[in-house]
Amino acid sequence: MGTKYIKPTESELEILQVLWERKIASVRDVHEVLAKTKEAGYTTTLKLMQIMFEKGLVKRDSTLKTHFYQAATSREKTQKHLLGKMIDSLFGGSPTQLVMQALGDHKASPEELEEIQRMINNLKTQ
Amino acid sequence: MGTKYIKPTESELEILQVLWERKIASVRDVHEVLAKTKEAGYTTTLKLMQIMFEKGLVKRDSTLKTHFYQAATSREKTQKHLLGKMIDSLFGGSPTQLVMQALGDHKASPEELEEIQRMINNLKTQ
DNA sequence: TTAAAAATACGATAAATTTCGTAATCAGCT
DNA sequence: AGCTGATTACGAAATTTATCGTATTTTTAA
Repeated sequence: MGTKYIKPTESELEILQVLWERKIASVRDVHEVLAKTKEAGYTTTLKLMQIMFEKGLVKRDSTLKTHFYQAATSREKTQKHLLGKMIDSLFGGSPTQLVMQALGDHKASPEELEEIQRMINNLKTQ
Repeated sequence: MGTKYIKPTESELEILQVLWERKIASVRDVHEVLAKTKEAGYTTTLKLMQIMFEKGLVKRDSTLKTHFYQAATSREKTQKHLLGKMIDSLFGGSPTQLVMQALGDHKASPEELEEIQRMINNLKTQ
């Protein structure tokens, strides 16, 4: 029985983003990054990270006074889960629909398009 | 100033799915579809749809005793918004990353892959 | 050693979302 | 007209998420 997946809330996702980027960070580290784009008190970030710890979304080292946190799951795993949910709930279960929509709305550079093509060719010969 | 986009909650999204499918539906219609996969009372669905009406997420015809509802925005527009949000919050702003992830995790048929390739070729020659 | 600064813990509140019970309203029968 | 069943309206509770104030602990440095 695989451990039940816990869906992060939006605020939790913001924090995870920082942790994925930094690998490891204190509450203050995270808070300073968030404060650049968001209005929120330090203790709010602290509390959120404590709750994330209780939920098992992050791990932490509390041997020192300042605790250091890191994400408990990889960015890729989270992407996969949330993408799957979105495909189900918004694209009628069709990943192709999602891909087409993404390519249509959000412009990708020719290089990126090449990259995607290579990937598709790869998938086709398997 | 374009009308402000209202982000549907998860429950609201479930209801919108039904409305997009059926074009138009009563509360009971929607509820019967939801009841197949979800445990919830009739008045819960009713209340949600009433709130959605207040928010402007759905339109309704209340000339008859039984009101008939329809989605106020298209599936495509909603997909675009939520996809954009997900790209920002989870894929570092890169739609290509999202596409690659989607293609990697969720298998698409050869026909679908062809379709995506055609779309890419199309994009490249523009 | 003690005061100031910085960090955590914790409880409480606020806000948003979801759920449901009950009352009022309306249509269709008998 | 009066009863029955279905529907809407509405308020309130329950749940989840986000926010913050205050107390406590710990480190640092004067």
